[in-house]
Amino acid sequence: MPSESTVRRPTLTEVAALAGVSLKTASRALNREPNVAPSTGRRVQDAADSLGYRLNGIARELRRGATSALVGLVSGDLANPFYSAVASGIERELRQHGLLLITANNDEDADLERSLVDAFLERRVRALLVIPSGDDHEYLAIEGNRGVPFVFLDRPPDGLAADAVLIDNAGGARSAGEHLLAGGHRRIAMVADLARMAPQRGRIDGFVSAMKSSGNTAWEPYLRTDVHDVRHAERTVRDLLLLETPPTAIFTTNNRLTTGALRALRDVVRPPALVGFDDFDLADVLGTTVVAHDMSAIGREAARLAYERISGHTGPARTIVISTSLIARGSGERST
Amino acid sequence: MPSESTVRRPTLTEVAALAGVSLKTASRALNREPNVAPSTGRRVQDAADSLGYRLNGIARELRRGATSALVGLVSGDLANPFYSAVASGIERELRQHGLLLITANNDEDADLERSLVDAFLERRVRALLVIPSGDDHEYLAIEGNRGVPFVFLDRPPDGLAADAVLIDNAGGARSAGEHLLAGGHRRIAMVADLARMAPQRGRIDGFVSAMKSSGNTAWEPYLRTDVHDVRHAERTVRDLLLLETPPTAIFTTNNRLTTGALRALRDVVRPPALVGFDDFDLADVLGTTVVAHDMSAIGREAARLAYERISGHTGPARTIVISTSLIARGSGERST
DNA sequence: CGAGATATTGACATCGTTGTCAAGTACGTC
DNA sequence: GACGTACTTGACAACGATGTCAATATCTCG
Repeated sequence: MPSESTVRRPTLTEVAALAGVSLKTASRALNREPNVAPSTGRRVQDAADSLGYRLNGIARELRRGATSALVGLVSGDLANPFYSAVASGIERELRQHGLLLITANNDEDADLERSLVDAFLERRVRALLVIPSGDDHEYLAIEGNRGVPFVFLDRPPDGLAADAVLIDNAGGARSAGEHLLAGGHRRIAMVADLARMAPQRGRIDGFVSAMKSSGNTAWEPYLRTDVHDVRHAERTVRDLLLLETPPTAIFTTNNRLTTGALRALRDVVRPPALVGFDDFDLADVLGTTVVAHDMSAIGREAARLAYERISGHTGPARTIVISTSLIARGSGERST
Repeated sequence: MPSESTVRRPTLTEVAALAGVSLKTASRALNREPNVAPSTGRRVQDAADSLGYRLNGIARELRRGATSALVGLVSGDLANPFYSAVASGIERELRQHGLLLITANNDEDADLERSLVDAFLERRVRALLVIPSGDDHEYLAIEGNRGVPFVFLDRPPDGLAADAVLIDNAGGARSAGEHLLAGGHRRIAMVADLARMAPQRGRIDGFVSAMKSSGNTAWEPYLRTDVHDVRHAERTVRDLLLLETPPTAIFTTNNRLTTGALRALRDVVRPPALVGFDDFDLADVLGTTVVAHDMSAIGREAARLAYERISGHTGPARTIVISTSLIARGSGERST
């Protein structure tokens, strides 16, 4: 067996030559265009098969209008189930329209994000979906007018008008607050992520508004923000429990923080009540009460919006808000 | 503000015209090639900025050799944490080399997988990483010789020689079996996924060999294979517990099945011991003993192998085996 | 049998960029 | 002042496909 390791790919010209027809006829035959004599078609097909010909999508795209069948997604690390659930929803929807998904991880770094967006735009993606890390998206405004649809996920665009799919953060957090209040809790801790990020601000606001409406102020000493990872959350919750008068309930504002809290509470004899924002695998087994929302729907809806723009839809920017629902599983119903 | 919604992107020719230089000079200037007069460079840059010019990567790729900066990954649904952890590892590694990742979900369907591979190859990906669903990969053999490196993840290639990154399935399963035997268990159930899939076969074989070596045969009535989803696993485990002489321990052979088992065991008063293959989030909180392995390392190593091939490495197909380690967290140490 | 319609084929330009090669300009040196 | 060298620039072809248009070949019908 000859070991021709790296063989150049045959071009259509070579296929045509082998079949004894012109380049254009070979093109027509392989694209199954009408008006190709059956015998010619067969000859071309055979030639292509025997050479192992495969169409060069790059050349085709250039000729057809310099725009690819790719849609880009810039998000955080796919190892985070939130991002991967969203990505999964996007991919599923795109596939129905013959589009492929390119993903890139911004590592929560605004500069990296920008350069990834650049890379995607150079690759002429048909649309760009972003779960932005940076705050300022104004640099995208020029692009938005250049025919590349943008869709923002989870975080609203700032500095430009663009489609967005958001979660009802304030509503979800309010329901968590109200749920705990209804359970008789007053000293309710809130452990939140970076307050500069819009979703977190929404959740903080929603929770605070629930407290305000009820006239409760006992929660105030227990607000912890800018808790950014699992370890930090675990430490924060431990510290809360060590206070002279510890909180009787805790609200964590995303899946990572909930994980940290669960670790901290693992061996606590009389753990405080816990409600977490974002549902997660095995929350049912753990009996963790959460504010759930449909993550794959976020991706699906975003992909749908993008596809509509790709298909020519024009019109003002739209915002879809995904609703939340509180799922009581026990941890949020522990009494004071 | 004029609302020119879909404006054609300016080309390099237009930039050159505006700057009053030739096409080639504009190209040189924007690519920061040497020997461009500083004043010319500035003029071109200004022209590009004012037009909002962005290089057309498709045209560049065509000219430079008709191969993209993309690497394709065909896997199962990213909503499964195993796949997303692997994808995350791949993406991280690729980024270091300026490569982007395109992902596609084969939905565990061999035909779909094949057409996705086709789509990727047409797009001239530089390498193709596959967590294959189908059994027969012979159709890829031709491609492998055509300069597109393939790397198989989690499942070995069948019908062609290609790089692969595998998990030590047999070893991991054997250690699970031995661990349970050492704990005094004899009636050990194994709940396995589709036996036709190589990783599952490896895990079954490893477990069985551990049993054989110990001379134990009491496990035999408790083998359950072809359990393919969470619900099915939950049902299977419930059924096992209802047997006249139920097993005293259970070994589940992947993360989904472990989830199902945990659901089934949730309210059981004296649950059997449980060891699961694949580590998972919150296994520590749940106290679940698992056979762990580094999922992101699987992706990282696969991307590394692919990158070496892209960079010109030739030579026989390599196989990397990722080792496993049993992490005792309580569930596997419950006594008989 | 000839005119007109239709089916089949091919030559050539083109998409937007970069590589090649050659021409023009400026500069320092003897 | 002539000349070699280095720098700067541009004309043109090329990547591999498809669209346009025109040229044949074949068929239909009176």
